[in-house]
Amino acid sequence: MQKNNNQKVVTRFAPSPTGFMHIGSIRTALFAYLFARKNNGTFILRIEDTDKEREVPGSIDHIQNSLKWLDLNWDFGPDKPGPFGSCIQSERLPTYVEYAKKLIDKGLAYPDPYTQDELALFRKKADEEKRPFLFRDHRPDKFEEWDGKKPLRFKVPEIKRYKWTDAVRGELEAGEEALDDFILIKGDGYPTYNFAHIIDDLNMNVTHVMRGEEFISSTPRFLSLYDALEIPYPVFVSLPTILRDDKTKKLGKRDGAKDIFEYRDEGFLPEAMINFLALIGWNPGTEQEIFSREELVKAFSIDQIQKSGGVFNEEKLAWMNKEHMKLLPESLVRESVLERLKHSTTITGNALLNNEKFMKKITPIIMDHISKWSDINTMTEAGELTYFFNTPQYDTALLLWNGKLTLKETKKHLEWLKNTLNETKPESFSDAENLKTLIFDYATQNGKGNVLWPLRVALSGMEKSPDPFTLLYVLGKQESLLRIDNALKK
RNA sequence: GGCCUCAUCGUCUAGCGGCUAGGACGGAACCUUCUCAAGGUUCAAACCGGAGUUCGAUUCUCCGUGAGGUCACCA
Repeated sequence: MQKNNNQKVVTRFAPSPTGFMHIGSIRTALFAYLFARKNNGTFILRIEDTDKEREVPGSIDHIQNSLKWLDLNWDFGPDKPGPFGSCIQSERLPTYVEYAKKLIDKGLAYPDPYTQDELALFRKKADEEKRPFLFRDHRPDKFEEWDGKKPLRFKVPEIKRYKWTDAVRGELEAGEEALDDFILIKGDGYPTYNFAHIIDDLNMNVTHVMRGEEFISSTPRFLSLYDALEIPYPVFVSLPTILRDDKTKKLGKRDGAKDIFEYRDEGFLPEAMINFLALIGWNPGTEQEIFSREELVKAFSIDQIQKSGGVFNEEKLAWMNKEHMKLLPESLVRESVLERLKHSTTITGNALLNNEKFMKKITPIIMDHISKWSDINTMTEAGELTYFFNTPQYDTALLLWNGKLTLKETKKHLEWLKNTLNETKPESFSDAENLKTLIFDYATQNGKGNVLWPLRVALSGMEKSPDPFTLLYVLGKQESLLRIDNALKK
C-alpha cells in the first residue's frame, strides 16, 4: 500500500548524533531540504539517538550548527518540537513502546529468549555452513511475556518476495532472504532504527523518505513492518552514494571523510558547498552549473536524481567556490577578506591594518586578485594576500622567472627602475597610469617580461599578483624603492 | 558467500531507438594582455564485454564482467 499524495510534502533529515557531519550526510540533508522547500512542504530535523553507546556528546549542537552554516533551516527540530512532540528519539520512548504493544497484541512481536552468546553461536554455525544467518530459523514456538528487559523482536508476518517502488530507481524487489525477525526494542529499552524511524515517520506525517541507497537492502523489512502495523508506505527516495576519490568506497566518517566545518574553515562559502553538493547525484537537466539557493530550490526535482554514485571532486569545488566568490557583493567580500587579513598570523599588529585609507585603497585590488588569479579559491587563501603589508619573502629563482632571466640583466633593469622611480615625485605614485607611461617605453624596448616580471616580484614576492604599476601605486615611493633595493641585494 | 543496486570522457554529468554522443572541472594549444592569469577561441578525452529484439542500439531484454551496498541489541 503506497500513500496517495495529495497531502503536504514532509521530508526529514534524521542523523544519529555520533560525531560530525560530512559531505555525505549533508548531501542527504540538502536533498530533503530542497525537495521540501520546492513543494512548500515541511522539513524536519530528527535526532536518532537510540544508540547510547555510540553517541558523541555535543553532536546534536554540531549537527544543528552545520546545517545552520549552510542555511538549511528546518521547520521542526531538536530545538523546535512539532505537534507530534519532540524531534529527539530518546524523548519519544513511550510512543515506541505503545506501538510495540500493538504488535505484541497482534502476536507479531516477542521477546528474544537467547543470550548474545547463543546468538553468536548460531551465527557462527550458519557461517560455517555457508548460508546466511536468519533469526527466524530459531524463532521459539511459544512466545514468553515481554518484561521490557529482553530485546523485543518483530515476527515477520509473511515470508514472501517484496516489490516496491523507489522514486529514483523505479520498481525494486527482494527475496525472502532479506526478511527476518529483527529487533524492535533493545535490551536497554531503546528502539532500533528499523523500528523507531517508521513510527516517527508515521507520526510526523513524513511523505518522502529520502536517505542513502544503503537502506535499499533493508527495505523489505520495513515493508513487512508497515504491513504489520497496517500503515501506508511513504515514497521511498534512495539517494546515490558519494564515493571517496579513490572510488573504492562509500564516503564515511571512518574513511577519513572531512567534517563539513573543515571546508568552512578553509574558506569555502556555504553557497558553493550547497551548489556543488547538489550537483553530485542530481542535475538540472540544463547546462547551468552555478546556482543560487533559490535557483536550486526552483530547479530541484526527484526525477533528475542520479542512480549511480559519484565522487567528490575537490578541484571542481575550488572552481565553484571562486565562481561564488565573484558573485558576492563587493562589500561582503571586503569585510570577510579584511577580517581574515587581520587574523593572518604573518601580519598581526601591522599598523596598516588599522589605516582605513590604506585598507580602502587595497580592497579593489585584492578583489581583482581574487577574481583573476587561480591561486585564490577560498576566503582563507584570500586572507593570505599579505603582500601589501610585509616586505615580501621570495627566492631569487622566482625573481629570475625561474631561470628565464639572467641575474645580470635583471639587476640592470632593476637599477634603471630604481633610478627612474627615485627621480619621480612621490605625488606621481598616486596614479598607476602615470607610472605605467613612465616605465612602459623602457620595458617595451627591453622586452616587457624582462623588466616587468622582476619588478612585480620585487614588489609582491608572489608568482601571481596584480600588475606592477598597481603595486607601485599602492605601496608608494618609499616602500617601492625599499623593495626594489631588497631585490637588488639578491 | 547470500541478497540488493549500479555501469557514458580522469571527475561531475546530458542523452530517455536514428546525434559529428553535448556541457562543466581538470589537461593541452593559440589569441589577447602590462609579466603571472582572468577572458576568448580551439584541441585531446567516454558509451565495460557478449548475445538477442529491431531496418537501426549508448538507449530495450538476457548473460557475463566490474564496482558499490547490505546481511548487528549501528544508524
